Amino acid sequence: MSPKDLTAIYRLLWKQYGPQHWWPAETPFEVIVGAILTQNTAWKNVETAIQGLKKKRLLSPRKMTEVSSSVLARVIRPAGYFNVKARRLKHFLLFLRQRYKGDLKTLLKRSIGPLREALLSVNGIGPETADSIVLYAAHKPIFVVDAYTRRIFSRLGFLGGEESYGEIQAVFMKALPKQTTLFNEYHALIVAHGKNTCAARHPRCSRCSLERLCEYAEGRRPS
DNA sequence: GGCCAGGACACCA
DNA sequence: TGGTGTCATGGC
Repeated sequence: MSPKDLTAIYRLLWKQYGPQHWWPAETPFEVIVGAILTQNTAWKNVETAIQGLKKKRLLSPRKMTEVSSSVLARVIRPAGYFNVKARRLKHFLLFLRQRYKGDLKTLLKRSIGPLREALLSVNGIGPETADSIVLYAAHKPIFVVDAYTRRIFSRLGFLGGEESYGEIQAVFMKALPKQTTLFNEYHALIVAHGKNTCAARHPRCSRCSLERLCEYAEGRRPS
């Protein structure tokens, strides 16, 4: 994919869906919690879980550290995989306390490479979750790849569908200027498109709400 | 009733 | 290193 292709697709998505203003959260910590809770889970369910955490006043590193894993699991139950995710949140909190004295700002101030590596060292934080935190909590320019990215760009013919996370990320980051606001909106628009249309599920999205995206791909993708 | 959703990891060969 | 099983709720 050339810079021209990626820019053109971005413009089509922007025109269709408008600015997304991501991440839907009030604080960096809420971004991190949301990023872990949304693993393989519909965002709607995550919203319910986060509302529960707010209601119980557990949405801060200190409060969430103090509460037991079993209570935490009960509160985040609507997000699914609640035992696993409670454990993962606890892993992150332990990491934050041991390495950064519980200070989130110190962690998020680190430069992009070390920050990403540090996050990946936490059990339960993989590439997508780490990159979501880097981009949306630390506001540093990294491209987040998710299932929608892989599916949509595969359907359009720009990806084979078997590329690794890192390979797909490299494609986007080589072709696009490294701007936080651009990466923020691009990923959010991909998710908006994936959620809102049949593009993600149909081999050719001729019935989706953004036929021009397909038409563009028909003309541009390598044969 | 089955499929899927803004993944990650343990386990095994 | 790659493939497979596991984790689980809620909406359609």
